[in-house]
Amino acid sequence: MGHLRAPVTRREKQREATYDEIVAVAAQLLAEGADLSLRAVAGRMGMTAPALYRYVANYQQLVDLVAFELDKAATAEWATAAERFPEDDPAARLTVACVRFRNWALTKPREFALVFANPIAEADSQRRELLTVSTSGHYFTDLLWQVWDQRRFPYPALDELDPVIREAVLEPLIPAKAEHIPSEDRGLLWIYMRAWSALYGVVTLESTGHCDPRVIASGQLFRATLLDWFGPLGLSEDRERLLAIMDEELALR
Amino acid sequence: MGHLRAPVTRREKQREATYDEIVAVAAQLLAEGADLSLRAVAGRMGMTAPALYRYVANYQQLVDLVAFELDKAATAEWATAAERFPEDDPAARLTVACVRFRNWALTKPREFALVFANPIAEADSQRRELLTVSTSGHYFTDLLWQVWDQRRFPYPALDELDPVIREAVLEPLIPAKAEHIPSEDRGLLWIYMRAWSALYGVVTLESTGHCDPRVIASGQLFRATLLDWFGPLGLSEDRERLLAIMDEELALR
DNA sequence: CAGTTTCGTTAACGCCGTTAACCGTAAACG
DNA sequence: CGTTTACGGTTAACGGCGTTAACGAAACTG
Repeated sequence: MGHLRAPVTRREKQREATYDEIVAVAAQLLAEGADLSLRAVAGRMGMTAPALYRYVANYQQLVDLVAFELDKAATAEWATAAERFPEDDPAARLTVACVRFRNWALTKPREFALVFANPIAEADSQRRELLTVSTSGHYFTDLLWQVWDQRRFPYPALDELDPVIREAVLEPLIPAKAEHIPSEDRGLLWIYMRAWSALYGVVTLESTGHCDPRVIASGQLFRATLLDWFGPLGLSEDRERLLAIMDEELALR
Repeated sequence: MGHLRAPVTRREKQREATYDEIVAVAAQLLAEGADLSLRAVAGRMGMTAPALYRYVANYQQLVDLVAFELDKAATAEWATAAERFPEDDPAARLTVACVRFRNWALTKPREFALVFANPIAEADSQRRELLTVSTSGHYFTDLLWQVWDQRRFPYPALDELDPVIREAVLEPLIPAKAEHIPSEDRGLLWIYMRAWSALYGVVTLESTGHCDPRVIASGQLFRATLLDWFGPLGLSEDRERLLAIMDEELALR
């Protein structure tokens, strides 16, 4: 990891600490139901708002910074929860992670909206880059890969894919830990995109509340959506076991 | 429709016109890429901001009002587009409407976010009510009903459903034109919820840009998602025909 | 015509993001 | 070591926001 050189001068350490405090304070603000604002963050740090411009170019960048860190923290949370199952049981881990993702989205809708529902303009290449290194994206891709490595479920060959999609899976722009996936297996990423789309869909629907609250409370819509993917991911044999894990995790909230 | 009595006094007509102008100006503002704000709307109407409080209790209510009308207008758009197929071909109409919905979401992401991605707080019963009468929701439910009426695809019986879901389909809170659906057929609404969740999911993913732009441009993710529903909706026989319609509509943007 | 309701105004408050000008001090340098 | 530079903060100010209060004119109502 010793990449380049880390001249940890006194100043740099100080600066790093300030960044951490910014994120911490912002997260705290969000958790309290307050709005995220430069002034509020600065105020709570005992600073004035213009000072924050030494760390962040504008408001949107503050949002992006906080979003990135929230995503990182949340992913770590799901990951450690998933670790109650051994490394050689990625199916169970994936199940846990998905449910934890949903539970997080439901308990922290504001944070979820910040990370996953805040619009990304086309031209805004800066933000696209941040998106590309999204921690949760890498985590889920990797889990899916592990499941495939074990179950060998079918995926489209490259020449079955639409040319544009083929390009997209060979040279992914989107968060995906895909470097270690050989190009002939990149069809897997199409499965990933489709599965992520489904997961993202229900969770967004539920988290934003565009849904009958009773349906959300029951968890049935989410459950059914996940269930649909057991087959394509070669998990049919584990159906009952995974369902039990799912319901157990669902019951936690 | 002559409900109660409509004493169309001069004042009431004036007031109605002002409401219309508010919505029109707001939509115009949004279309120009400007932010929606009370001051901007008022300004463009030649009024001062506090005057708007005679029409709207606060900013959120302006947003809700505009959202409702945008939804209404957009739905009318999809509906007329769908009418190029006859009434006795609801499958084709549904296909067109879905693609048009997506195209709308992609060309007007700001409007889409306003209507479909703006969070609805739990306690906020006022906004729930507005959601309940969502025009697009009614439209899609009705189309799905018509498809079922023709194809009789299978749906879960009431006693197969989770009790909470059973309650939710018998006494729907969510936008659904369901009064005319007999209670023994209400399992249909479960299909509706699941299908809507899938549609909402991809469209939101694409509209907010949390997705590889090339994948969006190709339309393949959306196409595949819709394709998955041909089977469950009893449309397998029409597969090729509907796919042709879909691709035709997709090519329009 | 008198009384009241409706619909608009102006003034003001407290937020917000953002910029400009300024300044002490810690680090870097000859 | 002393000088210079650059960093990390300040205050003041601008324009915009939602929102409230006090007020006035015009329109309806009896």
